[in-house]
Amino acid sequence: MDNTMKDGPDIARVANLVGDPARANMLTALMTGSALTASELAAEAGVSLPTASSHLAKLMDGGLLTVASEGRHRYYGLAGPQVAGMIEAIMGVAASLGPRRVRPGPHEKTMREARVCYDHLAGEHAVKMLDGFIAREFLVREGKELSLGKHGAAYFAAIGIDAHDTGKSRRPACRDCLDWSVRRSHLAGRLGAAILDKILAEKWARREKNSRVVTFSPKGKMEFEKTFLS
Amino acid sequence: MDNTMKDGPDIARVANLVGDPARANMLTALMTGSALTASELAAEAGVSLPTASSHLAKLMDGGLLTVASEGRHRYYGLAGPQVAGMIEAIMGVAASLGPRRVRPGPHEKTMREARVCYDHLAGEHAVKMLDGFIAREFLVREGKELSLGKHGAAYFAAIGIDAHDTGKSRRPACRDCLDWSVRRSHLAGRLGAAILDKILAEKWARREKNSRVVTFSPKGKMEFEKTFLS
DNA sequence: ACAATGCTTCGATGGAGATCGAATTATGGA
DNA sequence: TCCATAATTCGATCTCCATCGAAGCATTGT
Repeated sequence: MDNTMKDGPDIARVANLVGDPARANMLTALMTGSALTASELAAEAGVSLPTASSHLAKLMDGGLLTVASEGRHRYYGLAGPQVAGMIEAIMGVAASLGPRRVRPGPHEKTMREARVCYDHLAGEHAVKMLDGFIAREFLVREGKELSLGKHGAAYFAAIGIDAHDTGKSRRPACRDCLDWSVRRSHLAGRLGAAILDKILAEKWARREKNSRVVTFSPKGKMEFEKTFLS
Repeated sequence: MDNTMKDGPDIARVANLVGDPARANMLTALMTGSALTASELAAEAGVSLPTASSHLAKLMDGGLLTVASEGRHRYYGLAGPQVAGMIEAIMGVAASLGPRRVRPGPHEKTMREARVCYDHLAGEHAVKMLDGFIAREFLVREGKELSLGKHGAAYFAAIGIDAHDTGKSRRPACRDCLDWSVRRSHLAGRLGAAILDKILAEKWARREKNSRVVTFSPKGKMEFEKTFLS
């Protein structure tokens, strides 16, 4: 009755899962290796929570994701290295076909410099910032985790950020987040969010409407560098 | 205005191309490495010619295929090894998730034995047949091509198949076709088509309706073996 | 020149699924 | 116990696109 029977594994099924922009964004975000909650993935993908939940269910059903329930959070992660490898392969093809970007817009450049990644800052500025934090031992790497270094508490207190405000939440205080453009980590987690809050509150920069782009004012950029990079 | 901007290569675009069943079947068929015509791919995918043409245009536009116009045929092939690698990666994931087959139906087994591949026979029987032809020098391999061996003309004439009917057409007389299940070649091309015609005309086997499955009758199977394998 | 074959384009149709708001369930904290 | 937050389920809408028939173009062969 049903004609479309093919030999070979059901490649269309899995490719179709990756083929939706929202799901692709989620998977890309998970390529960092760390698991994310449904809310975070919804923000990453730029869709509402119900929509994200639906997509996550499909990805789970398709076997591309695993989930770990922890409290009232559900941490979704890639099902394994094989899945990650597949996504890298797809990325490779997409990149080599690459400059075929649909949006060659002005965003491309500005996004590289500074953009929002869920609730924290990403892009070149953010990468430099994290590098500086580690160089000055405000933060230290512990394997794939980040934690407060010996000079960290004093520093963050001095600039008005409570780095200890994090103990109760299950959300990690600091996470690193690898973005595709720079190939380097930047600071995520509660601390990263707090820093972005400060940047916006001080009006050193503003978010472009309906975009992830973060634009610094000339003066704001100086303040930012003085505060975080000097 | 448009919000869904993501960093990284446009993975969804290329995955979406592979995500359609018809296109996935085409790509799978092209994994043999040999280029196929639009008609052949339409048959492989189980769709009409216009539909196939539309898909091929999309795959071309997406950069996954190349095309070589040759006479009034257009031979479509994978754009390169990178694309093939990506498809293999997807196959790997799909297979490991594998026995999750949507159709666990009876087809699976019968398809392995004998099925139609465009216009010729595929499956275990077809593979054995080609093996026999080559062992008895009815056909010889020349690199990736097949051509008539020294005992071939007499043999095919004896069973009522004109193996020379092929000179004028540009379509290769014999091609080998690698199928996924058996991982071995079977006979395609004009000669392969003529043989399938004979099998059906003699009523040794019949095609299942709306399927690629070919079912041999008990007597027909004996005749088939006597004619082609003895 | 004319017919035949391979392929593409056009136009119309139908169905699948992505999306969101609202309601529901589950968990944690006061 | 009661509220707040995380996440899923439900229902409805709407857009996209796979599909095919018919017509159009291109190439080959007679």
